[in-house]
Amino acid sequence: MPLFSLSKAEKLKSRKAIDRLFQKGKSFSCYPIRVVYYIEKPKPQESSGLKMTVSVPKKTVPKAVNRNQYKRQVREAYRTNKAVLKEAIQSKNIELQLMYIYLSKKEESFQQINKSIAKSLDLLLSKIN
RNA sequence: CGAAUCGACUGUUCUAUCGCGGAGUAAUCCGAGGAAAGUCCGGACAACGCAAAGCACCGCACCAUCUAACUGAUGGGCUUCUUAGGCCAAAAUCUUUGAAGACAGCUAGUGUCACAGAAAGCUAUACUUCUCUGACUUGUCAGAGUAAAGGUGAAAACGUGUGGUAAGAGCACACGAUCUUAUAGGGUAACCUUAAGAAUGGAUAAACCUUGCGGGUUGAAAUGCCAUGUAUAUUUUGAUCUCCUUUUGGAGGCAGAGUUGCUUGCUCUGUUGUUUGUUUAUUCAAACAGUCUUAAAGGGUAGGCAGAUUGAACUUGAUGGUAACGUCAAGUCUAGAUAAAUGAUAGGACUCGACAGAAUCCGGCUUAUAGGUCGAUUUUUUUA
RNA sequence: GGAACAGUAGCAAAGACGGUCUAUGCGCUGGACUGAAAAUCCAGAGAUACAGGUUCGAUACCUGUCUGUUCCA
Repeated sequence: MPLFSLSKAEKLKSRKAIDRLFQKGKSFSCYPIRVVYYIEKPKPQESSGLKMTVSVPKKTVPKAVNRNQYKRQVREAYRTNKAVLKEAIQSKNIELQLMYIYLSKKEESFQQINKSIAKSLDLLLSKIN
């Protein structure tokens, strides 16, 4: 699998898994992003190890165009930075499930989003270890 | 030339790298809008066995055409307002410019019309007037006539003028309005022209309602199939009857369900056994189980495929029609996701980019919209 | 995606189903009481979501926007 891709297999899709994520998962925030994560172990068969999804609340961002825009930017930033976690997950044989929630009510620059995503991934790495 | 308003059309773009959804073995190709929005109308499509009748309910409402259909569009008619002109004492009628109209029926019935006013609706009423008659205290009273003038109100019992009269009044006449009737003429029709007549009988139907026409209900969270999984379990309401017959069948009744909110009709499901007591008798009764069914409280799944994108489709040309739109020919395949696909970085171009993101699909309407192009109207200044 | 309903002072919440503008409570402003304040009493201001239409007259009737709530596997 290429290093900088983000295909369907790496997205969290099941409704049950998302329900479990919110019930059992832990969370922290680094503005303008809030991260909810859950460590599933041992890793299920045919899993890539990392699963993520993005959410932008309809209450804070009322227009669909803007919601799509923010989701794409978060996804893009995650795609470019996620290589940090790859090794740790494969060595420990776990599946990490992530939910990113966009908190800000107005538009943030891509540099800002990129920075906070990188920071959150560093934090996650330290928590796994 | 500038400005304003209205209408129609359009709705940034190029290169490289990394990445996303779909098709394909692969190379590669395709990948949001004019409104994708609001869900306001109309269809297609699907399910409810058929979609039956009546009532209720809802919608529409000048006419014709277009259309799959429409609360849509096009053309026409009428009414109202408006521009200019003509006539004139003035209004209306007439010609003309532009705009608007939920534009069937208050001359079918019922209701309502606050305050003010004499009176707010049927052939009314008389506050201040006006006129006549009578009385006398000579400017008041009584009786009668009248509704023109005043006053009230959003609205006052056809409008304006003339005659008439004691004073007045459609009482009469002229012009006009409204309605009814006649069909004489024109028009597919709405309607227009014409003739005759009159109990001139406000406003309101976006008040109830009446008339005509239309509508079965529910919407892709519809619906069909496959897979996984649980509880063929628990409590509870009711039915389990009669006749015919060779039968596992038929007819009726009963219980329940469905069909549209109700009724009728129609359709479907169940109506089967065992045991005990009793009796001349599978005669009667009871209990239990089974089947169908009502309700309660629970348990499980929430994955995949179809529906789903080739269509009342789009482009170009020809052609019929005033137009909406139709017909013919040739060519094209143009998102199809399912926690849901279009982004980031770097570098350019220009007028420096508005409103805004498909979710079954079409035809409209409504609302949002920077800039640009074209057309129409109004108007300022300058020149001739 | 589809459907139903609502919007009245700063907040809550009535009546009025077309008649000239509306009760009440909490809150706000001013005054009285007090040495000062609280409580109490008196007085006052302030509203029919927005835009258009029907009507003599609309909070109510009709149409279109905006906002909010609820329901449907």
